Amino acid sequence: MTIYNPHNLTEEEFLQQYDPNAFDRLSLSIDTVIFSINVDPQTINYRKLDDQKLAILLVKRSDHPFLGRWALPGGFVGMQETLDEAARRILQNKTGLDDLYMEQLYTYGAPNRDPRMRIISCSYLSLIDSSKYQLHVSELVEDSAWFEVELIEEKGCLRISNGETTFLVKIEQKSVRKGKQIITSWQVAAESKLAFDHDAIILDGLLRLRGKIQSTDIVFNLMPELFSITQLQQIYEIILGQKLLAPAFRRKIAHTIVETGQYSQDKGHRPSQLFTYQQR
Amino acid sequence: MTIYNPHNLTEEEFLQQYDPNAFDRLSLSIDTVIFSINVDPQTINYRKLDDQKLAILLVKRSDHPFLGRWALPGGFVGMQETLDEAARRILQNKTGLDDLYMEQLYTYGAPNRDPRMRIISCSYLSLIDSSKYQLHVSELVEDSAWFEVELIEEKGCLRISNGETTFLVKIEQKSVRKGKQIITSWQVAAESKLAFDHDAIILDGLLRLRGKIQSTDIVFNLMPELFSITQLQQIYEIILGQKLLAPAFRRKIAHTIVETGQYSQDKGHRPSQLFTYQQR
DNA sequence: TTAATAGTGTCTATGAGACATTATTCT
DNA sequence: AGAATAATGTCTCATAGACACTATTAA
Repeated sequence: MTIYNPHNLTEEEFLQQYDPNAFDRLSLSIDTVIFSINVDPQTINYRKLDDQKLAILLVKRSDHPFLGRWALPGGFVGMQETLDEAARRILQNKTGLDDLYMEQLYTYGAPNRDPRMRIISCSYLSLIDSSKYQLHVSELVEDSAWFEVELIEEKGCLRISNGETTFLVKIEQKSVRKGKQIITSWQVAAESKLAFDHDAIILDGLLRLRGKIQSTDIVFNLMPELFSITQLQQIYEIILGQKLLAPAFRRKIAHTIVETGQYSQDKGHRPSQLFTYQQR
Repeated sequence: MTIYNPHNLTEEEFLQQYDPNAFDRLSLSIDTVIFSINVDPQTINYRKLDDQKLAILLVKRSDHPFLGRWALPGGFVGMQETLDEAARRILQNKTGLDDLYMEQLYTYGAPNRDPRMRIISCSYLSLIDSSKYQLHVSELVEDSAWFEVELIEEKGCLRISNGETTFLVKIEQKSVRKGKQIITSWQVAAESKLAFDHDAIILDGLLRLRGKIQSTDIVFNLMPELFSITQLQQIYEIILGQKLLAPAFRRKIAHTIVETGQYSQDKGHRPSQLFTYQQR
């Protein structure tokens, strides 16, 4: 059965005369917030536990706009790719790894977020096991580096630092009316020295991560194969931005991990048993 | 200080020679899942409680592609609008209301999801108080209608019906490896008679709503000013797809509502006290 | 022994699940 | 009285918070 539209065209005829340029067109990029856990080699002390930090991968822009500024790894979506495929390709390029945890985060589309033209950014959140990336990232020519990220609520500040360069992104709790409710959330309050609106994307990524580690198992994508419970607890504490009580923490995660019988070594204190993740 | 890129151009020079058509371009549309609560006027019985249903607003397509099929209300994003502004404009057009609850849902970008060209759909979730829309929607010329939505897990089916037309969207629980985890979620399993991939968007919207009513107050955007606790409980039950126990439910929501002293009337049973939402 | 961390025990308070009971209205 | 729903009481069980305590290693 052939269907005609109000201009008496069949679908085939319609598609033939359709002019893709009749409507405004724009570009679509993917930007990826890649989280990992870093240990500063300078602070390693065999008497103490490693000082773990949440880290993100940034790349230095080598062309206009924002030349020389740090940005999230990203790229344009190819015409034959799905969004997930584009995100996976970009991750593979930057980290050399292929089966990372990855989820779509949010889509940013302010008209002037890019000075070249209207570019929409579909952002992705990715998590990478700290024991794996070192091999790959350093091989890449591109100027990329891991930056520690910390949300300091008291100071209204998102601190992003790699030792050499530090960004202090001013943030504030904004209340927005949404229908009958007033919803309060952290927002970037002032322009920072990062490229584009990437400071806002990083903040949203961190908040998504914070929300999801409470209700899912995604932390284990940040962990090496073997880890101690205290190590895991510290990562929760970094991401949540608050201290947790050990017994309660143990009870909560007990069902997601299994004993290995192996123990940590070469530390100036009681060794801890190493566990591994096991999905329920 | 002027910065030069590898081709020795300043940012101003770079932007002047930048050809927006050098990269693939595409279009961006917004599609909105507008939820509300419907009561079928035919089943009203003064001895019984209203039979409430979760409903979404669909519009019948008046042109190719998918001419004559039902689709989510949507439209293209204007060049000077943010995504939120475009979503708000579309909502205002379809419902006549301006301050609805609205949040970005997910962005869909499969290369062939639209036969015209590459069109990315950024979807929004919106909630509308059932006592308000009736005034407006019927005034609109466009062929739009409220469809009941129900996720029937046992049958692996998403039922979307307005009495005349019923869509039975086949769904299945798919397990996907994401990094170290296997994540299982409902996915559309077979093509349905809805336009584009809108069946998948509706499913994702319903699942988002299901997740969010457990941890936030968004249900109240679906409620009229005054409601009984049982009425509220039934809406939770519809959205969650399971029965709840009344005493536990009361305890859970007690802190979000306040007594009004008013009571329901003209019913063939004990009247219920009417409550109203109060944000903590 | 001491520093540092690992790991356990247990009391209490809170909240969820389950079921039973009482209350109120209209026909 | 009987149908229908509203609203409360209460027992149990599971979990979360808080704190104290014991264990183990290397220097």
